[in-house]
Amino acid sequence: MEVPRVAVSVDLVILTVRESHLSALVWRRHAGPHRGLWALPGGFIRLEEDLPATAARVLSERAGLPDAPVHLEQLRTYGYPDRDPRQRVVSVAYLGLAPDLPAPDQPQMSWQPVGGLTELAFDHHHILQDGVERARAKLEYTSLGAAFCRDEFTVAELRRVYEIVWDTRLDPRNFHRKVTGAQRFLVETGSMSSSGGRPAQLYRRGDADLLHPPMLRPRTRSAGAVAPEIPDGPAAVVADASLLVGANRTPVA
Amino acid sequence: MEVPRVAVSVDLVILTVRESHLSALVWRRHAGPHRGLWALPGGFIRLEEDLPATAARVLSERAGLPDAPVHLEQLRTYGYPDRDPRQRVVSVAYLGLAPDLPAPDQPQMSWQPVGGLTELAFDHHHILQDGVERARAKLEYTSLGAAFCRDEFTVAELRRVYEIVWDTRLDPRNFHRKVTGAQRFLVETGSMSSSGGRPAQLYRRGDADLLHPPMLRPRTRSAGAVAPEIPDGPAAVVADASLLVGANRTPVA
DNA sequence: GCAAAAGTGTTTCCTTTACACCCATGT
DNA sequence: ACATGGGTGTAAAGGAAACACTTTTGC
Repeated sequence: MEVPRVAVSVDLVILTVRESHLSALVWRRHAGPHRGLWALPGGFIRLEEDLPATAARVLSERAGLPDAPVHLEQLRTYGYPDRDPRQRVVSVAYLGLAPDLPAPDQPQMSWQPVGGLTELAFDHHHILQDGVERARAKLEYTSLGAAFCRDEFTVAELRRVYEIVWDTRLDPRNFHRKVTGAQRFLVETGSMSSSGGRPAQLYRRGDADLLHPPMLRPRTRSAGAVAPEIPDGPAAVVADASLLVGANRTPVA
Repeated sequence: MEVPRVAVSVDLVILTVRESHLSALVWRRHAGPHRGLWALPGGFIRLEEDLPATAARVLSERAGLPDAPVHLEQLRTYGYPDRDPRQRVVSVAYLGLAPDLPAPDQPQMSWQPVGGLTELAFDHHHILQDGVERARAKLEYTSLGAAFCRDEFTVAELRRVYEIVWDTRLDPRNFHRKVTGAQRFLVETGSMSSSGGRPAQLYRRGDADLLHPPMLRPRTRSAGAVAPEIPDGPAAVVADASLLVGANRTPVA
């Protein structure tokens, strides 16, 4: 039996918090399909290369962040046949969380607030949305918020990360108690930061991954996220929305 | 530049709760590499086929569950170069949650308790572990536990699903209050089920996806602690027989 | 002194937990 | 009657939310 072979790429959703906006690393296409639109950095896997290795290479060579402390994790895989009009490409997306970095080495790369990225090449808007939602969800029950901060940071800086990513306000006092009380989330450095008011204690990331109990984001807004229509197969319910996201229940035949 | 093309497959981790065990659908390899070992059902994508469509097709044709109400969602993608010694295969794994179904159409397929599946072909053990952990996590903050139940079920049946998947004991009274109190998680059917004691209200799945606030699994037990024994369900043979009758109905044309 | 931001204390509310107790059926 | 499992009531413990208040800097 003939086994179809397709191109496999890795696309990156690199998020950071800068200038009060959650922003993603994108580049402007100057050729090919979707010319003139923003696109996520990506690249094809090599034959002897693992997927995480491809992601690291794309981050370094294509995105222009060779030595940046970016937390990378697999997001999900997109394989709709016509997502690239030139050829079939199955793309494994990785999510990266980065602190507010200096400009990338690649000059065509730029940070753009995710709110303004409404039209992207291919299905990159969908991928970006999934990445943003994953990031929002992970702040709830992991210590990954600190991945958006520099090596040393204050509780207030961490809180602003949460506020910007979740687009909500958090009580500074309760937030402080929560994150400093969580086991192994933050480690005091001993030094202080001064900026306007009383100097604040500086912290580094602890070695905890999970935040228990979780810090649930306010869910006052009713479900606005509309799940994309999925052409379902024989009888199975194929819920293709990613972890934690919106309505994905379809009645079974 | 030459773009490498590789085979892309979809592998399924289909989980169910039967006979007091969390079990996965596997088949015994009779040829090729890892001959004699259990393997997950899988298949290669077709050129014009979406990934969810491939998953549904593999579930139907290869796993032998054509009309089963299986909740399918993408799990993650595995692409280590040597994971298949014959050729490079990038595999997109899907997780499926199924009620206690009649035997699959494919006779070589069988349900095996996940605890006994220590040695699997290729990297399928790793995939299975990821699937089990995803299922465990999703019971905490989604209403997916009901995907392990038949169309109509009692609160006690749902509780046994949680107990078996999490390998822990839950207070029946508090569990009852929690799940019946959650918005749109369960919908009363009006009918009752009788089995030994006072008849229980029957429920169907509601349209809620998220369980808020979540039901966090007990995290107090240390890793080596002896798991509390979970007694077998009531008259498992009878319950399975009635399930068989209900589930064997011919699909409506 | 005053503004601004950091951090603590305290009260209220809500959820979870633990468990006593009653309910409805089969034998 | 009694065993069995279904379901409610209730009080205690713990965390979250709201907010008064103190601390420590810059100007």
